[in-house]
This record gives sequence, C-alpha cells and structure tokens, in this order.
Amino acid sequence: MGTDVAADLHRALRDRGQRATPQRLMIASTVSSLPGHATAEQIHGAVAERMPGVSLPTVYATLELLEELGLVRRLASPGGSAVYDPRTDAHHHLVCRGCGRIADVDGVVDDTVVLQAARHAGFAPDDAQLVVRGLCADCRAAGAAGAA
Amino acid sequence: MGTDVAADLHRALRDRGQRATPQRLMIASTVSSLPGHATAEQIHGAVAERMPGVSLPTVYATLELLEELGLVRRLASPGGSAVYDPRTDAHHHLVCRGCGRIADVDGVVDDTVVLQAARHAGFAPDDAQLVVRGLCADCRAAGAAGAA
DNA sequence: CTTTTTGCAAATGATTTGCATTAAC
DNA sequence: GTTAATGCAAATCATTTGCAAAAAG
Repeated sequence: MGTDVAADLHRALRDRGQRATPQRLMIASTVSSLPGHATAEQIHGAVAERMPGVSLPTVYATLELLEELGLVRRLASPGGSAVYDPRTDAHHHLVCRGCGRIADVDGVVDDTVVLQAARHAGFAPDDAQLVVRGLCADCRAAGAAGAA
Repeated sequence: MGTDVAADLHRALRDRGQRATPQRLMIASTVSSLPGHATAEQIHGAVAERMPGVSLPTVYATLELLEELGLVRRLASPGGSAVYDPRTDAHHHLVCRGCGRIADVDGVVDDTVVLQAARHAGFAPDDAQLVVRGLCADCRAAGAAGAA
C-alpha cells in the first residue's frame, strides 16, 4: 500500500476532516506522474489537459496542501518561479547557473557533523539535501561554442 | 590582500571595463559588513543610512553584479524575497519551515559521491551546500507553547 | 443542511525595464 | 567627449486573497 497517490491523499484528507475533491485528486495524480520538476503553471497546464476548467489558484492551494502532507517538495528556484518535485525520498539537486534548471542526483552524503551542529544551535532538522551549483551539460556546450 | 571588499570590487570592475561608482563601492562594503543574511530591501535601507538617495534598482543591479563576481551569494527564500549572504566560503544553511529564516551552519560534509554522480551526468559543479530544513529554536518554542 | 472548496477577478509584493539625466573614465 | 550607470516611474510576473456560487460529507 501507499503506491496510489490519489488514494493516499483521499485517506490523508479524511483524517484531517478535509474534502477529497476531484480537482485535488487530479492535481495529486498529475504531480506524481511528472517526469521531473514543474512549475505551478506547468502543472496547471498538465491538469487542464485531463480536466479543463481547474483554476490556477486551486492548483496553488492544492500544491501547498500536498507539500504539507509531504507528498510534494517545493523548491525555490533562484530568479524564477518555484518548482515542485514529485520525489519525496532523500535525494539531491543540481542547479544550473546558466539556465536555472534543477535536476535530481542520487548518492549518499555524510551530513552528520552539520546535523549535529544544527541541533546544537537549537534547530530541529527534518531533512537535508545537497544543492550543487554549476553548469549543466547543455549550458557547457553552449558556453564552449560561444567561447570558440 | 583580498580583505578590502571595496578595493577588490574596484579591481574586478576595472578588469571588466566597468565603472567603480560610489554607489557600487558603498553597496559592496555594506553587504560585506552585514552580520548575516539580508534582503535587497534591507540592504537598501542599510546603504541609505550612509548614502541617502541610492535607488532600489541600483541595489538590485549591484547585488547581481556582486553575485557574478562571487562576492555575495543569493539565496532563494521559500515564499519570500531572496536573501543575500555575505559569506562566500563553504558553509551550509538551516531553513526554518516555521518562519522561513535562514541561518548559517558550519561543518564538513562528505559530498564526493554526489559530486561524482553530478560530473557523470555532464554537470560541472562549482560548489555544493547542504540545505537543512526543519524548525528553528524560536519556532519550536512557539509551537510547543501553542500545542499545550 | 452545513461547511469547505472552487473559480473568478482583483490585489499584492518582489524584481525588472525603459528612458532621460548624470557621472566615470 | 563617450559610454556606462543612475534614479525615477511604470511594467511584469508569480503568488495570494476576497467573495459569491457550487459541491462534498
């Protein structure tokens, strides 16, 4: 169990005394089927394909709800709109300083020292992710071409 | 050498054929003397104390310039305005999900596996920082009080 | 039936842009 | 003198809010 996002959401909503509307279920299933990160506007577009008429404010509200429930992760994108990540397991991010795109990376990071320091400062950590800044393959290619 | 921000900036600007205006030098020295992170608006306020009349657009433009030069780091703050970090050495961040504040933490992180994976994907890393999400001491106290 | 959620339209707030004037070099 | 940088006012864009109508439980 736990594989069907719509069912998970339905259950979670009932527990909180909130309503399982078709919009919410559709937005949740759309987000979880995303190939990668997407902006609220992109998600709105994808949802509209299967359920026209869903409003952007509803998409925003639902994404906020999904984030509270831990079903999506919102990533603040520097100089752009926020993107939502359907992956909720531990993983890390590559942020391209050229195009701004954010890609996932996997791998184990030893963060015990930093987490310890965080707790020592009175901070209660939920999770930690590594954010790697640099240039993606595309932008490297574009840059090399331009520099020639 | 390398300690005086204004001098550093002056040199960097000359190398790029750009102009060392008093506004830029003042913004740079203000930013580097910040006790911690600050928004563009806060920086504008701090600059205005010593040099009235400096405009917010100039502050934004200069912060962008300083970021390009690696003298400041811009952090996307979730659900708020961006903050600028005067520390350019390797360190990590605690992001409070309660109040949104961002604090620095020090400590060594073993990120070799992830950096290797990044390079393998064609990504050229500049630097990596750990972003720890959780609750800061203040918000934990407020939450405990509210939950009683 | 009652209360939440929706969709719409308008508001908000950070950041950027266009342009004439001013100041670096 | 030339060209880049400034300040101002207005534009832009993502995100949020107020509210009446619709729908969930």
